Amino acid sequence: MPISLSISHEIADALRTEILRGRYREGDRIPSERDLASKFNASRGAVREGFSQLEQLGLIKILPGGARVQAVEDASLAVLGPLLELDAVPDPELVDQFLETMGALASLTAKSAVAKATPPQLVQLQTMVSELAKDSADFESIQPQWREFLLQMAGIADNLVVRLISNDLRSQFLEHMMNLGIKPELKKRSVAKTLSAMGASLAAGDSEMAAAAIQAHFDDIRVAAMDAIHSKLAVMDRKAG
Amino acid sequence: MPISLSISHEIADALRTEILRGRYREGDRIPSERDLASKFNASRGAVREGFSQLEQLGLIKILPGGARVQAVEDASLAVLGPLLELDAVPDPELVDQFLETMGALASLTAKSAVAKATPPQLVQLQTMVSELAKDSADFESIQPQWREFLLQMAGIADNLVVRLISNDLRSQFLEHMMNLGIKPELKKRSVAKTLSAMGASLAAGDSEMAAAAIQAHFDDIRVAAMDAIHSKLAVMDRKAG
DNA sequence: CTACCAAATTGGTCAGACCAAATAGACCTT
DNA sequence: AAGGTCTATTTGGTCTGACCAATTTGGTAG
Repeated sequence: MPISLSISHEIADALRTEILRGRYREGDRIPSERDLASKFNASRGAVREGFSQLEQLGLIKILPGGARVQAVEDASLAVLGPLLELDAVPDPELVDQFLETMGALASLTAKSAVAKATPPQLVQLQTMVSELAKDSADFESIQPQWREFLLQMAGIADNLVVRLISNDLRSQFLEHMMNLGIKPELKKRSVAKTLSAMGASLAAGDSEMAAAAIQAHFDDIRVAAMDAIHSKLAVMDRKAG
Repeated sequence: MPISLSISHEIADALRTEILRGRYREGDRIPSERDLASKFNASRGAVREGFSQLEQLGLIKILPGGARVQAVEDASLAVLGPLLELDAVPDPELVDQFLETMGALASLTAKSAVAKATPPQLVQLQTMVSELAKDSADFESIQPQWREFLLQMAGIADNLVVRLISNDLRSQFLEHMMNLGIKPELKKRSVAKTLSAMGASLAAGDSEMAAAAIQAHFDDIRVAAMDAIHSKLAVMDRKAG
């Protein structure tokens, strides 16, 4: 978290936020480089670099005559992070979609991992599951272990496409949620059930079962996250009202 | 396919290719802006804009003292396209991973779509399935209809996260495959089976079944695509040898 | 109202300059 | 010889001001 961004990044941030907030409509022309330069008390070069970033995000299309805004739906995945940070509390629906998607990818990862794992790798995964089952105290404290477990499976599955997607999603999303203090609380019984199923699938080398187990786990998280966000929203409403 | 890219884009392309080809290792410093400027017969500004793009891709990290190369695995999803275009024929494993991932997302989309669809929407989807089943002549000719069908479901599912991911994947991948003339040939029986299952799931409003049907469809595509690529590779080997 | 043409606007690029941070290398100390 | 320190160099970040080509705009003629 750099304290001082470069001017070009600042400009890009400001414009990005404006665009995502709907300040401009699709196809609209944003102010010229020269105008923005004077507005931000910067040089044209700095503005251009900012533009360059936004173009890479798929938020604008630069062409002679003016840079035009593109629809958020047609942008790059990298806009997700900024999109979530627009408001103090992220849009619940977006969070739900995120977790739904993350679940599908994690499920796929589990399936591939179990299918491709060597016997010793399977044993290692089983060990990790056991560890997780041991002190299933609260969700947050063993979060690192869960993460480790998922990473381990990702390493075995070795799917670059999923990894790249996860890079964007994770860095832009999970950390943001953590910062907000939104911590979903899972029911111990659900977690225990998931772990049990996961252990069984590992023992049997059943990739489909593993996929289902991880899927179920993320479904649990979705429900819990929705609870957490809505209560967060309720708290903020109370303060505001 | 623009005939003449701007210089800054050309520079970005050239550097991107070099990095993806492994010309530099992770952590390496790439030549300074001034050096590259003279090498490309361009101004520093142009090089900077190119750098800006690469930084957004997550391929380099710009900081005082020099720009350093980052690992491809930690880059943004947007590098997938360039990664595939490195060679005349894309890496089969990467293609497989791509389709595997795309299948998981499409499957999720189908599940959500069926779960969220209104009765008239379900009817419309069923109609589209019937149309697909009619002239299941060859895969390529009805490709647009399939695309339409998937888009329709995506519209109903209305998952922005999946959509953004698909934007990157589709634009960078499918068109590229098409250009290469790699067309997977599906067996009619498989397709018919998929469509039948899909129709049944729509009739019953069974989202899980729909998900499974789409999953199966993509698995078919994966197998066919692998055949297509390997035969393509064989042809090229013959020419080369 | 349309078609067309010229002026103003806009992005793309270049050159040269200054600053602050980081690096590298000479130098000194131990 | 090893380690630490200080300085000169390199590097990225930014600014100014300029020129070109393509687009947009607005007015004018039909």
